[in-house]
Amino acid sequence: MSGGNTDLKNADLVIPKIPATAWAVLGILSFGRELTGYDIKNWSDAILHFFYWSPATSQIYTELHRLEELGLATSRTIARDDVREKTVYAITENGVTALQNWQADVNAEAPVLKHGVLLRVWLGHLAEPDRLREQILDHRFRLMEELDAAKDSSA
Amino acid sequence: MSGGNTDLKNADLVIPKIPATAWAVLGILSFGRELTGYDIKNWSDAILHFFYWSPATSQIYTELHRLEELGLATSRTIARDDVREKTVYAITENGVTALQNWQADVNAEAPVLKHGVLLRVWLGHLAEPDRLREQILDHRFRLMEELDAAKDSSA
DNA sequence: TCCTTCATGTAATAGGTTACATGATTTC
DNA sequence: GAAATCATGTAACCTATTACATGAAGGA
Repeated sequence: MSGGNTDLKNADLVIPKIPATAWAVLGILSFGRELTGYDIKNWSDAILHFFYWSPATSQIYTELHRLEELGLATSRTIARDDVREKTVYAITENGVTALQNWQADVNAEAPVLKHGVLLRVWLGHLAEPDRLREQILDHRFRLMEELDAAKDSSA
Repeated sequence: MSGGNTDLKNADLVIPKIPATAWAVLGILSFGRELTGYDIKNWSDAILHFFYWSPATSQIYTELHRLEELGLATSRTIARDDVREKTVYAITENGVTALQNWQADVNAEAPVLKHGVLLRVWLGHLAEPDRLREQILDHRFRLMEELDAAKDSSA
């Protein structure tokens, strides 16, 4: 603790303090493709949402602006068709470094689960058993659908 | 759809539009005990947090005020010791009805998981394998601790 | 012709955290 | 004598959602 003068082993100093959502968006960019905000929303819905929820579209644009301001991402405007344009974002070198440092940080926030169905099950003492069973089956059915959709999208 | 004039089968009309957190707090109250805001925070940390995250203390007091304003909960002041007082909350009949209606509602919000560790694993291409393994073991260790604590509290 | 996809954002509002403040009592 | 527990909130701030707005292209 009271060692030398360059005791800066800890990476905290080069990890900008931005919300986890920003890291998630930067993470999507870290796979190397140039993407529009719209693309990122679709990736979030399809993938991220399984382990880290999908932010609203407007939130994604907000995070992209933030990342660009911090120099963690860059944008450029390219043609969409003869008439219109679109803005694609890419991760920068600084972005990769920052993301790596964040990735390596042990102090990961405690996982948070917000499960409306489980919450309802926990309140099962207020429900008729048949109704509760129905709710769970309903949930199961929706999960299966989601699973199929996920399988399709990775095929 | 174009049936009779009292076509109010749907329970939506008697389910006040309050955030899920409010339902969770009311849910804790639905187990029948009179509790202080402080008590509820402890219950949240110990139980709720496994399937529905634990709100900040100040948030819990906010929700209690909201519930009382809507008549879903009542409060009364009782003695804490010779000098001080405390406010305990209880669910009302209206509260039970509302909670039952909410419980029975099929349109449960999609479950949301915010898992910082999984997010980091997903970004594994940025990490050294050993480091990543270490992170997962670390997470596992913390989970075990939590499990033990949970076992103790239910013993 | 109408709906869906692609694409980007603003404005209003709600939901939620952090920091701060206070203070008696009980336990170590 | 110090630290943890019990107990309740306010104020400042940030995070995030919803509603709204716009508009071309392409498929049904």
